[in-house]
Amino acid sequence: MGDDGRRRVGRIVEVEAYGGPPDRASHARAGRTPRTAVMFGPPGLAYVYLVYGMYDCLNVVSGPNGTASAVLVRAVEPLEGVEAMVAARRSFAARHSRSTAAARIGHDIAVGPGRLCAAFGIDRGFTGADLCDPGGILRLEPAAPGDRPPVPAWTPRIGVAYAGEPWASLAWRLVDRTSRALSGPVPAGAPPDADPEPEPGDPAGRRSGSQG
DNA sequence: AGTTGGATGGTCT
DNA sequence: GACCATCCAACTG
Repeated sequence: MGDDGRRRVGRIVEVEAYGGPPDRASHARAGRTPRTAVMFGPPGLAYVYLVYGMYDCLNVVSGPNGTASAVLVRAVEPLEGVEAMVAARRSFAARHSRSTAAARIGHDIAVGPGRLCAAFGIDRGFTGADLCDPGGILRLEPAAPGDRPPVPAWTPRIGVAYAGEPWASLAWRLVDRTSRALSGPVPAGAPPDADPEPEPGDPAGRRSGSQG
């Protein structure tokens, strides 16, 4: 395939799990609504929502059909197409009258759910897209064989204090502790070189790509 | 280095 | 009409 130079690839290093209607922090807490309908369908599809009137956030519908569980993608390390990401961030800033913001974008080019979507040009129009379709414009891919192995760690989710307990404190945020591109607290513990704690969960270190 | 408040609009009560 | 799964600039020290 010819690379037209606009292809963007990133390593997912931070995600959060949302558990459907019982989870008071989930958008599915109110049951099925027009906005959240896609969450109640089959897994592997994108659910993109607008938050604070300005920022789009990307979720992957997960779990069995009908459970309305989803995974919020919070941070990505750029692997390919950094310049396209910078351009997209600048474009976003310009559209929102934030002139100086994108001037010095560094490793945090796609750190935080809003920045990530801005960098990849993801908006609500991607809701319903099949992220597991190898031919999709926006898709998930397995980690490349030579990729640095992630060191998983779990923390509470960010920005969900309103949900009350136990939802606000559940350690449903999963990060690759070796990454410098995290949007929130890095859990204390042994340095990345030491033996990682064995815990269940999805491995981080998949790839997300988009071309526009 | 850490804290605070403004921008902003769709969604649900 | 209130509430946000955020980000950035402008303060404080």
